[in-house]
Amino acid sequence: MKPTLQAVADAVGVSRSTVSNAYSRPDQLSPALRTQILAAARELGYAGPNPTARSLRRGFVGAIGVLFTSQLSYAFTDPFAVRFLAGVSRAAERHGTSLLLVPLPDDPAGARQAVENAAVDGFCVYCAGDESWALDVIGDRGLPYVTTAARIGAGTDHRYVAIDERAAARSAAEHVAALGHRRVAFLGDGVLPDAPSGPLRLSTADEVPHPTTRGRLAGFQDAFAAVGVDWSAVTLLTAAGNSRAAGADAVRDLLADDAPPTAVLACSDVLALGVLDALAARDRRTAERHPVSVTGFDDIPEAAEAGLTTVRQPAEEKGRIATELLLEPPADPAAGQVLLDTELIVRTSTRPVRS
Amino acid sequence: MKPTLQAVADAVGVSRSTVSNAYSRPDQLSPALRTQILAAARELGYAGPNPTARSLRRGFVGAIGVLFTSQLSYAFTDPFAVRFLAGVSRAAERHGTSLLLVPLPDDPAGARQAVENAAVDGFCVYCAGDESWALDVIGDRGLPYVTTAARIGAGTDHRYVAIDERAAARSAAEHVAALGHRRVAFLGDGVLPDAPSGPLRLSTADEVPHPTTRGRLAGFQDAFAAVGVDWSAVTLLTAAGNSRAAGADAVRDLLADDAPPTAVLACSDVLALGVLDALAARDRRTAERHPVSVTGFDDIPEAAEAGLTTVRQPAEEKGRIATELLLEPPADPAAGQVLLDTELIVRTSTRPVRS
DNA sequence: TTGAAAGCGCTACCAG
DNA sequence: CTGGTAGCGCTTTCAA
Repeated sequence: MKPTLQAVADAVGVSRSTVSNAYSRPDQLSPALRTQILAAARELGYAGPNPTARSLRRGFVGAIGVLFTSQLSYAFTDPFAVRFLAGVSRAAERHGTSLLLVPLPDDPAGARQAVENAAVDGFCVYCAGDESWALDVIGDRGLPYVTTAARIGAGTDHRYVAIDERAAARSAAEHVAALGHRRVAFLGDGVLPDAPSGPLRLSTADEVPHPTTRGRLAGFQDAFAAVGVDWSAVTLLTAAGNSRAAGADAVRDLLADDAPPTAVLACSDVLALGVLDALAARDRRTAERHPVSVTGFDDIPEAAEAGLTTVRQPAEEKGRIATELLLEPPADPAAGQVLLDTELIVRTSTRPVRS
Repeated sequence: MKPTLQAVADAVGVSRSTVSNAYSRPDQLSPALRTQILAAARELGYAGPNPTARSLRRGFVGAIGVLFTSQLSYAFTDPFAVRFLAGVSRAAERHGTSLLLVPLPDDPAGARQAVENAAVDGFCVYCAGDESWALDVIGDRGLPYVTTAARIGAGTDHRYVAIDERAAARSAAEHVAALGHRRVAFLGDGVLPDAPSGPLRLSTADEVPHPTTRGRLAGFQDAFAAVGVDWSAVTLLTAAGNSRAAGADAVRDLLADDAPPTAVLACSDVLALGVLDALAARDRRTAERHPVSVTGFDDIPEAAEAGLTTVRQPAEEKGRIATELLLEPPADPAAGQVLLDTELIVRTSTRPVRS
């Protein structure tokens, strides 16, 4: 139906190679012939070589896959993920590479297939949970990949761009501890896979499966342990998702206590903003009696407006560097393992504890 | 190097077809054989059929292209575009379809090529300027597409999901006019392609090339013409981009006038927020002497916090419906032309003009 | 239930 | 500068 390269060749009376050259290697034929071929193509309604056939032949696609372990549509809901994507797309557009966003079905077999079937030259994996299965599939396919977290047990050639989660979290916790807070709560998303929203008991941060959350909780713990606050004395909260509403839900009951914590340290800004929402929803008397300091993580744009004290990590740069690492692998493997700086941004959501 | 389906077939001692069936049509061979084949594949490090080869053979890719006429990385900067993408991805993930985000180079020939080379089954075109060239290319390729604006001159089978830009804009302008405002300014992004940021003269809205902006300006004009304000009496402003900063830049000089407009109607929330920024940056005396009402367009999340009066259009639904229209074309062509409702959201940024 | 044959549409090599 | 040849890796009738 649709004309093929062959049809154009026949129409002009040349061979397929020549038509192919007209498109892909203009220097391989006379300008006149090329013009003639292109004209015939337009005539026939031939819109250029079939991309799939070309990719098969060339063994190269011109697209990289972007993998979010969570729901794809969720990625567009999370400001941090969106800024990460902005960075990815900036690097991609500089390289003329397309981005294939691959939605992963909930069932593991389907998710595996989705990764197997993606026609791409490599993957940029946004780590948001357990993605090791995906990395295995990608490895089996012989494709390169870059992640946003160091993969434990991976070789020195594993490329990633990450932050020191633990140290970053510690910086926030030290700030809060220095303000005198001792009765505190840590809030993370999905701290344990199936735990319901709210308080949770854990004997150590090591039990947390999600590496990012684990690192951050451990960092919080480090700082408070250093000032004599035992792990058993902190309230550990888990939210049912990384959203403002989930953050608010997770702390609501705790805030109604007679002696609520004087500070809540959250594993993301989105959760922290939810805590602020819950705080703002209290009646005036309770609010005055029990001021609560809050810290977040990421420093998304909304954090500034809300006056949220948080740990800034460069979202867009993370995406951009990850993509560059994928598209132009550094000769030196060490240069493929990037640790980005973080910075504690102190705003108004943290205040000295009332003595 | 990488094992192929053939290698697996050889290893097991069956034909390629059988291995193929093991992956694509499990019901076509005995479970025992299938298990054996899959085991051999794992053994050899075969990660399943090559997606590109499969696509070529099947004539189907399993991905749709998403086209932004502007910079791809810009799309992640615009809250409205992000929410649109969220809707697109929601529909795509329900269909198990991937999303190919295609960056378009600045030069027309390169952009054309990018569209020609995208390995997809169809396109979802986010209209943000002049995309007719892209629609032509897509049409030549014989691929289906959906746009976010009615294409003038297209047949009745052209699928789109849009809003009535003019009527929507009129609703905002009528509200402002009803508040008594008569000395007003209209602010759009790139009203004329090469005009510098700031005031601009135009004899009619019809001269604006960008259809969305044209429609909105015409709507503003409709409402004010109805209350006796002539087009020549309104200040027309153009911004150098759809960003907060560009919006602020565009109005800054005008606000320093002795008799600035009492209201600014912007073509997007982002621009309107920039106007609010510029307004907030004035000294107290000027601000008190010259209050300025502002309206936006889209109702992005930030608009609510800023108290911006705006016209709401359902961003996510727009993306979702567009994608569904592409993925499951309605039998009735009329059902493929969707006009979404808009709603005027009155907040605090518009007040009666001081008499 | 299995296998042989016939391409999908294109590009790269190499000889002319 | 041009054209023939030989696949890229897979799926799909169709016949056995």
